[in-house]
Order: sequence, then structure tokens, then C-alpha cells
Amino acid sequence: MEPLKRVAGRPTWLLSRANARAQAILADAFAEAGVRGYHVRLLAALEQHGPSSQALLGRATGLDRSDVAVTLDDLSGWGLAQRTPDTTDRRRNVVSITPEGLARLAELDRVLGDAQEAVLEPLSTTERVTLLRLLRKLAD
Amino acid sequence: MEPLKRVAGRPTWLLSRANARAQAILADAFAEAGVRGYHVRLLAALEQHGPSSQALLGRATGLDRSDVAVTLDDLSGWGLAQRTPDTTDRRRNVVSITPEGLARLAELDRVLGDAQEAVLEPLSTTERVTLLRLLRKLAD
DNA sequence: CAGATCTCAGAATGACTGATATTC
DNA sequence: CGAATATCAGTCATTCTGAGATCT
Repeated sequence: MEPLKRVAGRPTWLLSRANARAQAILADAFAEAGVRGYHVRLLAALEQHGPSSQALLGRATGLDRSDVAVTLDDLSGWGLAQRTPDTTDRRRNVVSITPEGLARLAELDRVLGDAQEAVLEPLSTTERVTLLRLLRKLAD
Repeated sequence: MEPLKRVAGRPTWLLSRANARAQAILADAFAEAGVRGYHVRLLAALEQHGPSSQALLGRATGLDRSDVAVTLDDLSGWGLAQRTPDTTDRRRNVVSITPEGLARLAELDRVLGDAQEAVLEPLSTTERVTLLRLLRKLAD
């Protein structure tokens, strides 16, 4: 069967196909490492911003507040992050990354880089730069 | 909070962000029209290829066999498509689009075109062409 | 028999909503 | 009081997997 002209030729369709391939590659790599995207995003935010409240983490990562809570349950269960009550504002938890979390993040960063390379493999260096510029415009 | 360098600068992240925006715009437009992406894909495939088995439809649209079945339940419930047993191969259903389905598809095609335009609005014409070329390479 | 087809049930992931208790 | 915070329970769409029944 030939591809669908009416749908498959559309930019949004191509976008979602390209994204699906990328996410499949990433998800496989992460699954092999025993994590999901949310875990990595949260760890990266913790490393970059230092100890933060969960609300701040949600805004920095684009995760919903409720998903931050659940994902942190995993991370703290694995010893990669920890919650401590904020003594100055007792509504808050201060979340921080542990040394184990930092080590794990470094591993995951390599996993991410390798997966990235696999995704972009069909493109030349200049094409990659162009793609990034256009995607940035689209993503705002 | 500044964005996450370690994650947000990554190509796959940008790809998924751009795609998320596009899919959100599309999903909104489709929701307003009372359908979801699967319905449109299936209708478009039926229009383009004519009566087909469900297995063929699945391959043409990239939908999983089980999802084809469920989505067709909707479409036939709405009178937009119909299943008839294949007399020559009784494992199969022959699925065809109805006149109502064709009319609905024409409506949805306009909805799709408008949403598309909204997605690509930040890009110039030449940029759109370039983006499509690169995405095609990435999507294979 | 192997293999294709259709259906059903369920799960994983990402994204989101609403309610609630607590605290500022 | 209004607003922010964290948590819990749940929905939704998309994508799959597995099992089973039917038929070639």
C-alpha cells in the first residue's frame, strides 16, 4: 500500500513520525538503563538548579505538579534524590540530588548522548544545525 | 527558573517540544470537530485506498491492528464507515467509507489544513520547505 | 499443520484535572 | 481571607503486547 497522501504528506504528520522514531530510540535506551524520561528530566533539573521546591521543579521541567510528586517517590526510593521539609516554609519540601543521583545522571547523560547520535545519524552537521534552529522557532 | 541546559538544549527534546505543540493544536482542532487523530487517519486511508481489510488499513496508517478495530467501531457507529464480511476470504472484513464519511473527511481536511497553518505560522515558506526535507530524512 | 485476520483485555507512557489538607 | 504547596486519585490519548477464535 502506498503511503497516505492526505495525511502522511502533512508537516505535522512528518513531525510526529520523526518524533516517534526519536522517542522510541530514547525510550529504549532509558528502559535499558531502568528509568523513564521523567526521571532524567527531574535529575537534570536538580543538578542544574540545586535544591528546589517541587513546584519550582515542575516549572523548570515542564512536568505537572502531581507527576513531580510521583516521580520523586521513585527517585528517593532509589536513593537518587531526597526530600527534606523546608523549615522556613513548611508547605514546601526541599528536594536535592544525592551523590548517587549525580553519578546516575552522568551515566544517563551518556545514554542520552548516544541515543541522540543515533537519532540524528541521517543528517549532516549543517543539516542538524538548521533543524535545531527551525525546531526552536516552532517550539517557541 | 532558566530552562534546563542538559535536557532542553537537546535535539530530541526540541523535537518532542515542537511536536507537542503541533499535536496540541491538532488535538484541539480535532476535539472541536468531535474526533481524534485515529479517526482521521483511518478515514483518509479509506478514501485513498478504497475498501480494504483491517490489516491493510493498519499497515497503511501505522495504527496497531487492535486500535484499528476499536476505531472502526466508532466510525461505523457514526455511519462514516462500514464493515462487510469478505465473501472470498472469511477471515476478513471489507471496510469501506460511506458518503457521510467522505463528507466528514472533507470537513476534517479543512480543519487539518487550518491547524497546520497555525503550527507553521512561525516559519517562512522556505523554512517550511527545509523543515519538511529534514524531517523526511529523520522519519525515513 | 503454519499463517493471516479480527477481537478483546490490559499495560506503559506522557500529560493533565480535581479534590484536599496544610501552610504562608 | 486568598494564594501557594504537596499529595492522592483518577482520566485521556497514543502506542503496544498477549491471548484467543476463526479461517485459508
